[in-house]
Amino acid sequence: MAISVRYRLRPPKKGQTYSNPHVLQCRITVNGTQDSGFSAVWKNEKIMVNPAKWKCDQQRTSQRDDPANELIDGHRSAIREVHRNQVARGWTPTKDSVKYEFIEGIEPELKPDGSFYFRAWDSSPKPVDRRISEESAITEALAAYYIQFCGNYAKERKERWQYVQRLLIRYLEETHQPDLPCYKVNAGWARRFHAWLQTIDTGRWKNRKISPAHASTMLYRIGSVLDWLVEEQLLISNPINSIKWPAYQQKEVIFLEQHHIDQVLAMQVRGANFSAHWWFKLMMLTGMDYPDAKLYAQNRQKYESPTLDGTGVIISGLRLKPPHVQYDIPKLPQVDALFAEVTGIPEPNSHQTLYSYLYTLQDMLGFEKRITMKTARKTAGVMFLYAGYTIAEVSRILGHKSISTTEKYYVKVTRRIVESGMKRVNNR
DNA sequence: TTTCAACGAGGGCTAATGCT
DNA sequence: AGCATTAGCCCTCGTTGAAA
Repeated sequence: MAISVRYRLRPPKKGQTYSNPHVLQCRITVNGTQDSGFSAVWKNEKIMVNPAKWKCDQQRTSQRDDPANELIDGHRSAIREVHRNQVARGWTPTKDSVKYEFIEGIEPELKPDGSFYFRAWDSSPKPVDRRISEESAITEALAAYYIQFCGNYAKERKERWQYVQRLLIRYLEETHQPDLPCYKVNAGWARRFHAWLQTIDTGRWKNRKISPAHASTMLYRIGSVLDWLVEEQLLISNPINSIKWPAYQQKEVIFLEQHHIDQVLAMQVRGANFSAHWWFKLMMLTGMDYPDAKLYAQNRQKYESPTLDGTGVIISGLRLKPPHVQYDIPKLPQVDALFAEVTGIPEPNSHQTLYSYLYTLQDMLGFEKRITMKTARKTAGVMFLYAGYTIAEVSRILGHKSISTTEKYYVKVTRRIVESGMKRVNNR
């Protein structure tokens, strides 16, 4: 038989590891031509396997009674049947013809020269908003786009799109180019819009212009709209999707040193700032984002569980921010002390109150850099490293999906971290 | 079969203004 | 003065396809 059906774990992206369970990819080779692979979907479900148990040479998982093995067999025989049927029709199947008929469930059309036509792939009829065409104004297309794609999303997201729309309308008015049709948008126009955005007064902030990077995000949105029009076959190509727009500069990682931490914990703050100080301390000791910290404090039993040997407590949960990665935080004794000093929990601040307090905290510490909510989280990351946890462990504590994120944004490897590593190794 | 990097976008965070 | 609102900034992860 001139077809081979192989499976593999879908390769993880850079900086990521194999998740568990992990998606299986199917790869078919017909007459020596290999397909790049497609998700193995059987009975409307992706076939998932435990990557540690996946045996590539046997093409199955080593776990007994793993339902995935059965699904793989069904999937494979279905593909083989498609191939058999095509041969029976007198065709010479290709990797694409088999893949097409298997995935789409309809036969490809045989052209006189023996090649195939894949109607569902080549000219898929898609529902198009009839009000939009290449003649439509770019502002209308933008509106149609976010109405179609942001309808079910948060209000905030829609507002961001409307903000771009407002600025776009204003640009067209100020430069006297009413109703710019979509097909007239080109790279030069986009660059001029990008430059204009950086010069305007948005009316709200006196001393602040739109940064080049922020202007870029608006152009990316317009690019998304044009991509959509291309997808709907209203435009031939997107003239601005190859432009490289300036990006944000990465900020320096700022964190509090141990003596600052000690100072913060020892500080007696009374009055209106007590609550803000308390929440900052909680974030600094756990490394949680403010929304996560609030949830944890409000329902501690739900998040805490004892370690296996019963000597410690782990705080576990899912981060509120997508993709909701799990975190496991060793509960420090200082956290208990924190809850002991209050009855119940202090009223969570409006974030505005918390931020203005951080200026006060900065002054009290004599810290030369700006202290922000992120400083608390970064401090926690570095503190756990100093305490002897490895980067992999800190990554889990902070709820990062991959270690490279921790390295990139939170952790500067200093001599002190190496010293704490020496201590850990020597104690073995 | 494994490994690699650029890029786009979601949404929390920050820092202003506005309102009472 | 203090809380509410919101434009703008930043962190972070998923998508993507091909080379090693």
